[in-house]
Amino acid sequence: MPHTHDHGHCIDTAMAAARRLCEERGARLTPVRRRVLELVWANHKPTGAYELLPQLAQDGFNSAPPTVYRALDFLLELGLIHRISSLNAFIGCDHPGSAHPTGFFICHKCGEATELPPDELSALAERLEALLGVRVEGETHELTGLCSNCRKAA
Amino acid sequence: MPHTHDHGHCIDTAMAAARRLCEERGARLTPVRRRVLELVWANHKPTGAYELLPQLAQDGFNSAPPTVYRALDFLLELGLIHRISSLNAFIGCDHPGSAHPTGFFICHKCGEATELPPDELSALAERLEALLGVRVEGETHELTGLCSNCRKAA
DNA sequence: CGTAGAATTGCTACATTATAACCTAAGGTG
DNA sequence: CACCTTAGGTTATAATGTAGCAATTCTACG
Repeated sequence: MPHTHDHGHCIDTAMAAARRLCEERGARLTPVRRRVLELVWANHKPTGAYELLPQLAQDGFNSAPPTVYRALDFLLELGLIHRISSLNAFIGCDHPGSAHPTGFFICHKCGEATELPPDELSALAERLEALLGVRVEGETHELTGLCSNCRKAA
Repeated sequence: MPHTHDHGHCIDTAMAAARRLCEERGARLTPVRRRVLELVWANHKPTGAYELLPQLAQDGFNSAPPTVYRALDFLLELGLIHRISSLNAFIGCDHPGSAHPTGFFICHKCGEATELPPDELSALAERLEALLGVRVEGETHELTGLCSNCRKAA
């Protein structure tokens, strides 16, 4: 997806969604939280918590780990970002607000992550509930491989 | 699954599979590696690397982190165990040897993890390849919720 | 055999990721 | 304003994972 879209639009949409969600829930989108969200949205690649520290410092924010993790926890809680555990990294959510199962495809060539279609994940979860007799309450799906752009390039 | 099966059998099967695989590939199932595999298989719950250290020490093995991680890496490589990244933990593989996509369901009540049916995961991967135009090369699926035993108990 | 090369382990130090605990400041509400 | 709740600052430390190099063990091959 590199350079194939107007990324400013992605950021704007994300920030607007964040403002709306916070308003709805009576939560405060403080400067640190807003900035962290912007930084996570700076591109479509998963971002590590410690990568954010120097960037926050540059903006004059406090930049000790707890500050970043608190902001990230807040954003996770509201569903504005997701955590990619296999990378210890975070990425913006494409459609925050609506509860949905999440998963990502991460290209090992360009590093970009794409959110997986929730429908497919729900379908899987339902099948598994039926097959295994379990109740699914949370799910993480992290696929890797070559994205369509990188496939074309190769 | 607690107390509902002869777990000794699970361990025996796993160890036999390990011996067979190592023989096939000309790899060495050394004492540390064997012991680490046994410990991971001690139950059906994901085990952290650092939990293994004291247990290895008790058996007279070296117990510095690199020792454990090297053994774990070896076992991962051979597909004898899997890593659960959302828990930073490891768990024995149900059917090592055959290449298969893997995923787990982890019960948040009893802590036990069950391997997901590979067929379902393959089906998802194929659909996603078609939908997104990507090539899937690796996948991690980590679901949480209530397992069937714990559901009955509740 | 015996010795060269590869694989394995021991060991120390360190890197990376994440959290605890406690205090201060800011905002919201009566 | 006075209170309370939430957010942020700060220090220290926990938890997880690796680098790098020396010493040993194994294996293959002459």
